[in-house]
Amino acid sequence: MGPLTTPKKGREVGSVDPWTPTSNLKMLISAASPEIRNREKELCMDNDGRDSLESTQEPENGEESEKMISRKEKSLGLLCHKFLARYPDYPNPALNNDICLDDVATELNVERRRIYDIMNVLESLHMVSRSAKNRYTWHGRTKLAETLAILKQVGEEHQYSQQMQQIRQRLVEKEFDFDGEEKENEVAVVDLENGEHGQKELFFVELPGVEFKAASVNSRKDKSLRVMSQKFVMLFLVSNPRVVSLDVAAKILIGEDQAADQDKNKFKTKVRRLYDIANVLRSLKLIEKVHVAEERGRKPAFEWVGPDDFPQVIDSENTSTACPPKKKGVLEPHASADNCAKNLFSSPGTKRSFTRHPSLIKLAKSIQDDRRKINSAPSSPVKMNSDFPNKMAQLAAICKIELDQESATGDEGLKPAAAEANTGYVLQLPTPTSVEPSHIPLQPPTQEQAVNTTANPIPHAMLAAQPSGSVAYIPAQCSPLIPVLLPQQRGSGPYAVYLNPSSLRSNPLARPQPTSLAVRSMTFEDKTGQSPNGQSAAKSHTAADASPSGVKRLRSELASEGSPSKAKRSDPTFKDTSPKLCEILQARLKARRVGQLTSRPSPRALHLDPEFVNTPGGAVANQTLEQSLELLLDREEKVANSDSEAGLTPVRAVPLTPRQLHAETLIPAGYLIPISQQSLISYKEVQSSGAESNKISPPNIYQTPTAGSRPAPAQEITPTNLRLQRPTNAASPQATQQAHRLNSPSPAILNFTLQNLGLISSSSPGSAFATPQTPERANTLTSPLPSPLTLQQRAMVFIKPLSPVHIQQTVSPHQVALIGVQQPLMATPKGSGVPQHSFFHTPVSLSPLAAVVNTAGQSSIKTVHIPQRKLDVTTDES
DNA sequence: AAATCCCGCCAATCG
DNA sequence: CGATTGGCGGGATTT
Repeated sequence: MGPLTTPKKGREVGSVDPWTPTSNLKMLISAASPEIRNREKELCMDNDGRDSLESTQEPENGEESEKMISRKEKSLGLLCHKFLARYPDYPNPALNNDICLDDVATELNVERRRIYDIMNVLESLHMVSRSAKNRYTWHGRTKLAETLAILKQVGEEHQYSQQMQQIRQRLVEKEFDFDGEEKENEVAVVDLENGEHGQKELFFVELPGVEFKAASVNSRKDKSLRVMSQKFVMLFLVSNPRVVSLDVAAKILIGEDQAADQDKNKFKTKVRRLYDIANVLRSLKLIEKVHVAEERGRKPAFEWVGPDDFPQVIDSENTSTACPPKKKGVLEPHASADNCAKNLFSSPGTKRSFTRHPSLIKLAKSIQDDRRKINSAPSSPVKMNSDFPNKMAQLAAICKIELDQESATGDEGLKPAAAEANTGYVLQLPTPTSVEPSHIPLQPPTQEQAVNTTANPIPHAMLAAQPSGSVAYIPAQCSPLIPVLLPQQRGSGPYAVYLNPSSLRSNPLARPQPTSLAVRSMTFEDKTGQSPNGQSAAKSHTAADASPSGVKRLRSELASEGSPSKAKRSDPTFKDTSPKLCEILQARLKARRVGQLTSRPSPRALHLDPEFVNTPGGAVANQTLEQSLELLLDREEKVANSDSEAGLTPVRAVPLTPRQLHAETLIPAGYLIPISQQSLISYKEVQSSGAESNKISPPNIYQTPTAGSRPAPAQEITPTNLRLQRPTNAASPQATQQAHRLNSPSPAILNFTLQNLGLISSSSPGSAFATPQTPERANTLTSPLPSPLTLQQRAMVFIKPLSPVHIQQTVSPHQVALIGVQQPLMATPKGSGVPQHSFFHTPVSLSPLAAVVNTAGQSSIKTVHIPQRKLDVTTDES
């Protein structure tokens, strides 16, 4: 009765009359041990589940009809899951994707308050937008990639990685009971830095399209949850091992008020919110709960498992961090990340009015349009028609669905691939002319670009062309004409072929004559395979621990950690050196930049705004330079972070960073190589991921993208989604494997691939190439029956036939490395011959090739070369 | 005991 | 002014 006491609900279990077929089950389950219960529950949800709770049953009848509502049944996460199940990931924009809070609340049978929680974080990701009172519009993941890209950028501008680093540092010191002195210093530093950039406070980041909520209102309400959520996400996007520990996040989120020990209360509150956010993010399969090891045991943390690589939003201007209230007045249509972000930061005390100028609203709209166009016409000077965006979007959506499913299932392994997939930049329609794969299409197109290219040929064609293909289709001669996505659920799941149109072509209409094609790998899984999430995850987990790979990793980590003292010191050192290093790098960078720019056929290839292209090159160069510089700095930090982070070793050897290496591995053109990839699958928590991660496939109907064009593909795709993992699977992993094997397109190829990878990895100097994948493969090779966590998912290696010339020109370490690898490819794994120098001295690769590899130069730069940087630092140090 | 995080009071804001 | 939103933190549940 206590006013403070949470009212208990009748937890009479048995009394309930089953309103749902599942309810019985539930009851039973709940009776079981909590653990089992959970798992069961999830499974249940996964499969037939979906109807169980959310089916709107249970009007309300008996209030005491409650069952053993183990607290978890009411968790925000579950609720969110249910919520998400109601809407398609990629809604048809044409339809009216309206969400009525009341309805939802009712249907889900929850208090409204809870819905708000969900909506808030979804809104922060632009998955929904408030359209009016009580009303939201569902966007699904349509804009997710874009949003993430922006958030990432903003996060970088905020030097969150730095901040995190410092906080960690502080924490560590604290633990060591170091004198407060140092702490003070640290704090001071922080202050300083903050000061420099102006005490920045983050505000809700908006997308041009998805913005201001209800017409007028744009209250300054942008408060915590939303913003906090964005910040939280940013943290992930900027930290190297994409792991963020709860407390660190909380501290950062608490605000720049690095006031000495924050009030415990504030901290507590923040953490509470964080959990809330984390729950929905988890439902979205963007993060996973993990733990980071620490002297004193483990700390709760979360790992980002969502898309990881985005086309960089080219920031035309305001590269600067502290952006004072921008003069939106001039705001050109070309929205940069900054521009897109509504209120990024503001000075501490200065509360600028958050209220958007009415005029701005219009602007925003136009911005959106323009932005689309721009994005869509990366490589062509000619603007696309406004109607393209839609089609493109839809197309993209389709692909996304595909990819997403693939990747969503838990792979996430193939960095680039997945990333691209997630971002939906997948289809690449090559030119229907040449069939000769021999030259290189540079630069993987971005979604829009792709679409663009495709635009003419038109979706239909593509889709139609898509045979539900089998590997057979993909053969070397795979002409550029062949569509990109080959969904094939039979046997082995879809393959995706990435055909790059040459981005060099000066004119969109001018069919590039792709002399070669690039095959982008996509992940796929065989039907038989269960959801990688559940089992594979589990398996991988264990494997990680036990397998040699795990050991190896551990060792390396230890090594890197070296002596604690050293580690400690590294930080200061870093600070000192960093500047110089930066200079050097900068110079180098500059040089490259210039070269690159000049040599580059078209700046547009970099997704530069047409307008900018027109502007004096110098300006552009500078801009970019600046950015890159920042990036450099960032990287520096990151590196440092990761280094020192050794202390916080993620329990499950987490760093999957260098995925791109593999992905980008150059291989003789024409091969489609399926590779095992589940090792890459993020180490999901056995419990958490399992069912819930497998989205309950929403009605296909929704997914049917391109209006009327062709539902078939979508459906075909769907199956992937449906693979339900029955508990039984667990029992017979082997069977699964075998099945898999049988299904696999070509064991030979597979082996081949594995070998290659193995080679690559082995040849690499630990840090750089120590990818999680490697070990796996090694295993596979070794024994016919790989560890339980074998391949349920395979991915294809990116095949990027590159003309020798290019390769040579390319001096990027990356390339070099690859090349090196390539040589020994068939030979011995010993490949120690890899030119390490290059590794050490080319922190940031601007080689065209490198740029090519990723959708956006910038991003590529960021992601791809981190490892080298690491080395670099060390080297220079010595 | 610590980690999670549900619940719902109640203050801003909205309409 | 009533309805919406959504901070916030007590304290129940889980781990």
